[in-house]
Amino acid sequence: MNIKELQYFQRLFQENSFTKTANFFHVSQPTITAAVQRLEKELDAQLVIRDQSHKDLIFTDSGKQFEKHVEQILQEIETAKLEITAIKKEKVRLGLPPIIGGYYFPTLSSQLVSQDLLSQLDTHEDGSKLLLNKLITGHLDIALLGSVQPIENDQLSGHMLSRKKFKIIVSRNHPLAQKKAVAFKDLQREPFIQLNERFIHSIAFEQLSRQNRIKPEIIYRTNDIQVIKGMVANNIGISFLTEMAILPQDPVAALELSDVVQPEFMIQLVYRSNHVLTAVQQKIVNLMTQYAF
Amino acid sequence: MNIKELQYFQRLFQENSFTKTANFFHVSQPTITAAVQRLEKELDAQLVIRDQSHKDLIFTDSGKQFEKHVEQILQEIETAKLEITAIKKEKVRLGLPPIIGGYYFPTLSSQLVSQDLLSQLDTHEDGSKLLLNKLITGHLDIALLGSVQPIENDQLSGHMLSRKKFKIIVSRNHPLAQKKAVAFKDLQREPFIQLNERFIHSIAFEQLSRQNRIKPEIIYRTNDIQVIKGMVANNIGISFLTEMAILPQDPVAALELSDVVQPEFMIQLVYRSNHVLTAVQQKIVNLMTQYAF
DNA sequence: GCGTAGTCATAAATTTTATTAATATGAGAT
DNA sequence: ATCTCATATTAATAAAATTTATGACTACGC
Repeated sequence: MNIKELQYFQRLFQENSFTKTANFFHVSQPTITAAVQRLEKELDAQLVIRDQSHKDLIFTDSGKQFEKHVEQILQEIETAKLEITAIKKEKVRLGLPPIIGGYYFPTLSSQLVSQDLLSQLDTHEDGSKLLLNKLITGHLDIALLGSVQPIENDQLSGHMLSRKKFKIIVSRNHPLAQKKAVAFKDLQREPFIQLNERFIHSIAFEQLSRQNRIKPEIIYRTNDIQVIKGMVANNIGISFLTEMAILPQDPVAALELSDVVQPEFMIQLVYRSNHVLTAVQQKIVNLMTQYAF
Repeated sequence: MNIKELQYFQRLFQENSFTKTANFFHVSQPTITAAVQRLEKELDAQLVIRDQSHKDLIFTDSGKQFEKHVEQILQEIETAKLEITAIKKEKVRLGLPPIIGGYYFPTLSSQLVSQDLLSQLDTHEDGSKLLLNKLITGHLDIALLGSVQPIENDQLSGHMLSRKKFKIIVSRNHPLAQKKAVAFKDLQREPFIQLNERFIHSIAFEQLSRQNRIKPEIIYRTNDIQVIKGMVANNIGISFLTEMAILPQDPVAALELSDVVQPEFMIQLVYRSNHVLTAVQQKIVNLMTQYAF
């Protein structure tokens, strides 16, 4: 069994035609016939039913099942190649969602510089979902991910770096600005300016709404935190942000949530569980777990 | 790239010797050398550092990383072959833990017989952990699993078939035998006879103990439910069992737990998410989800 | 119905790839 | 220095994949 045969088979499954598959790979049609026959012989099972009144190829149960495995195998090879390319370049591909890239990661970077590690990093900003996908497919070595729950995935290993609270920000002129804390259910009538759905803030907000059985109105959504802070400062509405993203110099007041049960913003360092950390990667992981805050 | 090369490489990784690897596969030593060189060429990366004062082979970072992928790939092929063998035999390999095999499954079997499906089943009794492993490695097609939490695994798909309560059984002479329900925390001083650690009962028991901050004494553990019922009937202690395993004719009294939050015994039908259900398997899945109770 | 086009299988020839036997190289041990 | 052990190299050979040419079958248009 060789990889080329598997590629032929996969393509045959997609194309449903020996001839088209052969053209795709710029080989002759009997090449495909022979490759599939070899697979059938090795697996001792018929994979495709040819002819069958000649309209269409039909894949047997074995063939359908085998194709799933082939997909996995080819994916695994793809991942391997990507990882090896990255190792050769001696670059560590680190994924970051924008909030972590903007607020958490900079605090780590002086440490990274002092150990001369920052220059080896190739950072990729993206949404959490896409980052997870890139990790699994070998497009990233490590990612810092924000989430509301610890990441549970058999294919991934994670270290919890930090747990941050979510806070409410209001204009300094807002009646709530004098308070230190507020219960989420008391925000029922407040107009919210929110980060959009790609941020886990919306999951945490959803969770708080559900458990308090209220549905505060969201009057505006954006993916730009500066815009949110500006609108809140001008008292157009209030917002819900992880404390990490709220800086002392921001022209807004931040209140804690007094809810006993409340979601947390978790920052985790994640990599494929069968990823082998290189020496540099290990240094980065050590530094991050050590200097986590 | 072909599978044989990957096998050679994997073995080389384990043996740390070209010569031994060659002997293992009954091929000449240059065969291994050439195969590894082909891999290195295709991946455009050095995988092994040879010689190096001749003591030992050293695998590069790329080599170590690649080996992990090779393991996955060979595992996937193994799984594929096992699945295809099962498809050819037209047998559906169903895994069951003993409790489900003894108490839940029999209630389904008349349905299975009426659709002439029972004869196509190959049932395998085993512990839940092992069953999961067998599913993933392709040794089983479908499993009925008992658990305290819904199974969350990217590689598996599941259908919830049934949720059962856990109950307390006591001797008919026991003071509690007159009651209908009891709070777990009131069982602090009772001696328990328990199923052993391989059963999820121990997880549920642990959970109840933790949330009630008590630690009832377990005076005996066994994996035989009949033994437990016998000992309870003779008032040697009380026990904690899923209601599913308690039959009307059992010479014991069963009490509900009055705890508001309490674990449930969940029965789920599980299969690999990239498993292709054959027509027969689909019938079985339909029947089970339909006649679940 | 008959010819034509499209699809896949088969067979023999050819090319490519994997394996072997023989030998070289290099390092540590004696 | 020479022997031993482990891997690399080379040329010859065996094995496997691919191609070209062709055949068998079917669907479709006329």
